[in-house]
Amino acid sequence: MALDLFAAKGVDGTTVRDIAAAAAVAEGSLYRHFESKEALAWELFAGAFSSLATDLDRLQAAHGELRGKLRAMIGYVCAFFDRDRPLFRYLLLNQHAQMHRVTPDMPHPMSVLRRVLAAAMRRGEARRMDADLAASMVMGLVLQTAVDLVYGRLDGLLSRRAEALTEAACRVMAPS
Amino acid sequence: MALDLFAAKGVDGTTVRDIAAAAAVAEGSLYRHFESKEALAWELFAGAFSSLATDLDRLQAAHGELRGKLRAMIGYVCAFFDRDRPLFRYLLLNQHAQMHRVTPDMPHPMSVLRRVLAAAMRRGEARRMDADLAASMVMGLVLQTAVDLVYGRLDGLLSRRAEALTEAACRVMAPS
Amino acid sequence: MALDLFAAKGVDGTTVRDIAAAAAVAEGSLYRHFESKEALAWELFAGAFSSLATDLDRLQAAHGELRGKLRAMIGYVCAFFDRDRPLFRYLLLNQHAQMHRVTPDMPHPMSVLRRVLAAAMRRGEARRMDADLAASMVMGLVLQTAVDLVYGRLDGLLSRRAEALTEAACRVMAPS
Amino acid sequence: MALDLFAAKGVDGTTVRDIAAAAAVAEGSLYRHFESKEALAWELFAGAFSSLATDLDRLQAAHGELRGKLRAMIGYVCAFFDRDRPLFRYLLLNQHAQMHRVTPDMPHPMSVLRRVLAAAMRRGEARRMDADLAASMVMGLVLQTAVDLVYGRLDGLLSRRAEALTEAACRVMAPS
DNA sequence: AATGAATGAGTATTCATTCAT
DNA sequence: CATGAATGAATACTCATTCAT
Repeated sequence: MALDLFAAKGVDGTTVRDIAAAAAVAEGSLYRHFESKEALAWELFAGAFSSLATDLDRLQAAHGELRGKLRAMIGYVCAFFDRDRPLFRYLLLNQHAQMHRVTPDMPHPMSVLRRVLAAAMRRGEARRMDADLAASMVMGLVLQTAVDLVYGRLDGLLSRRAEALTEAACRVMAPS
Repeated sequence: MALDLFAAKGVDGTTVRDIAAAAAVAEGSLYRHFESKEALAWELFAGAFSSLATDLDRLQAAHGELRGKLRAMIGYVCAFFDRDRPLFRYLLLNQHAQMHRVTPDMPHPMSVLRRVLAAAMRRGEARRMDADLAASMVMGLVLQTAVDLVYGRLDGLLSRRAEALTEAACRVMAPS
Repeated sequence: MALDLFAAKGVDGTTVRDIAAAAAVAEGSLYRHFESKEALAWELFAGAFSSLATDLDRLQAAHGELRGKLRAMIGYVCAFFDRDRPLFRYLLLNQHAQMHRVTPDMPHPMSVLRRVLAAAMRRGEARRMDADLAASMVMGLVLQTAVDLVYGRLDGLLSRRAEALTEAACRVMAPS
Repeated sequence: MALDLFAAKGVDGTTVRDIAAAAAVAEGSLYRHFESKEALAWELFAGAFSSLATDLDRLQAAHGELRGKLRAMIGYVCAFFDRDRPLFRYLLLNQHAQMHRVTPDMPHPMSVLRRVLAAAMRRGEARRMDADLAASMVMGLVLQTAVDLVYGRLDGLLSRRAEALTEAACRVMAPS
């Protein structure tokens, strides 16, 4: 509800009146559920953000080799995007506005990915390199593809590209 | 001037008064140069955005093989980021707010990259795949690394990673 | 309950929610007892105000001479202040907001005092002067002392000053 | 302007819209002159409050004996009341709301009066008593009379009572 | 009777834009 | 041309009151 508006027009560009209208409640009623518009924006962001991280962590743990872990995580992200595009779009657009509130103790998708890649390097399954840089690159492959779907430079479902993205990630990380 | 403010606080978060103060002119005087705050924001965005595209196009044309083209373009983007981080940050943060005004006839970094990759595929220098997807992936490698520098998950200069990013892009695009 | 809140933060500064919380009932339940917040404020005011007047009248009637009447009334006011400072404070602060609803037929402390002083003048126990002015002056002696206790310019109990206030009132009213 | 509204309806009861309408300017224009409604209320209060104290101090210094000092100060307060009743009324009604911001270093009418009375006691011109209590009583004589004029329990000008109030103050303070 | 969620009018304040000087 | 005071619509948020349960 509010999320679709936030995703479409940004938090600043969405008025409390808009949100109330979309939710078919009175403006004042929103404040029974959320302390402020900012708090609502953060709650939506932080919830999706950390549950994404948690889900990714569970998935990677269920697979043994790097390719399997990457395939599972990338497939999950693609499915998430296709299932709830406004929510994903909101996470994407609002990382800039909300990231400064993300504390180091919050589950973070980048940390999960970094850990997976660092472990694969130690096991010799991935080429040795800066794990943070590796995580940025692999994340970038996927997220920019999502962004370009949002902007219409690509069509259809992100899931259609899941295997190609996995393959690309594996190539980036391939040893030697 | 205005740009540093936009980069730091967003367009919505920057007041015309702020801009006027930073430029040491009166508020009203700004309107002699720009039709509105939005127009100023767009002008700054569009100028940097298309000159980036133009520069990238010139650079790729100066090199013969895919690796050379990618190295030149990625090196340029890294140097741009390191030279004028507020401007780059502004482009990054505001793509979401401004992209809907980008018309197909404007020079676009993604179009340049797409063309380079498509041509390389035709020449057999790159594996055959959806050129738009390829462009998204290569762009993602670089941009997400820039984003993570902005958020402090990586330190130092982006240029330090230029060669690693080029190598990764080549691996993603390598034939067979 | 509500009174302490009104005394501490003013009627406007006290929310119905505050009152309900202090009374440990639901907000809506208050409206079974009072027509409106304003009505509650008035009821509290008017009740204390007229019972003060009534009490003062009873006390003055129990004494024969002016000094005795004044001592009894002033002592009573002092004890009232010391016993229930929030209530007194509420009367003091809210006279300005509520006085316009005080009708001439309501018992009024000033009327009691005026009557006492006018009678004493007729009996020759008090110097002849405008009885309304006399009442204002005597009332002022006591009330401003209470105000200054509230503001911390004086310490301790008002009752400690009862005799001094009585003496001052008698001097103000002393014949010739 | 704003002051008449504040005096008539209280600060909380006066809207910024009212103030702007009374001043015949736009709502937003007020904020060029005052940081907030509260700041405006305080500025009006503090200005009048401390200039009253300053004026009283100058007046008392110009007279040698207690009666002269009291006559000058009381006469001044009466004239002030008669000249600008809304302002005086505002000081009276808003002492409760603003007094907590009055710092000890601000000129304060009560301090001036207290000092005058204490000095008179030391010179033997006034009976020995708690100077703070004395100040409260003398102040009360005058202020309650003003209050009762505001409420219509007395008519006409306060100045008409200046001599009677001075006489009463002298009697309260008379030695022996 | 009691509850407390829902209401929506009302508030102070901000800020892009205009225009008289 | 430049200025910056004035504008007033727009915004987030509050709170007295109502009413379905």
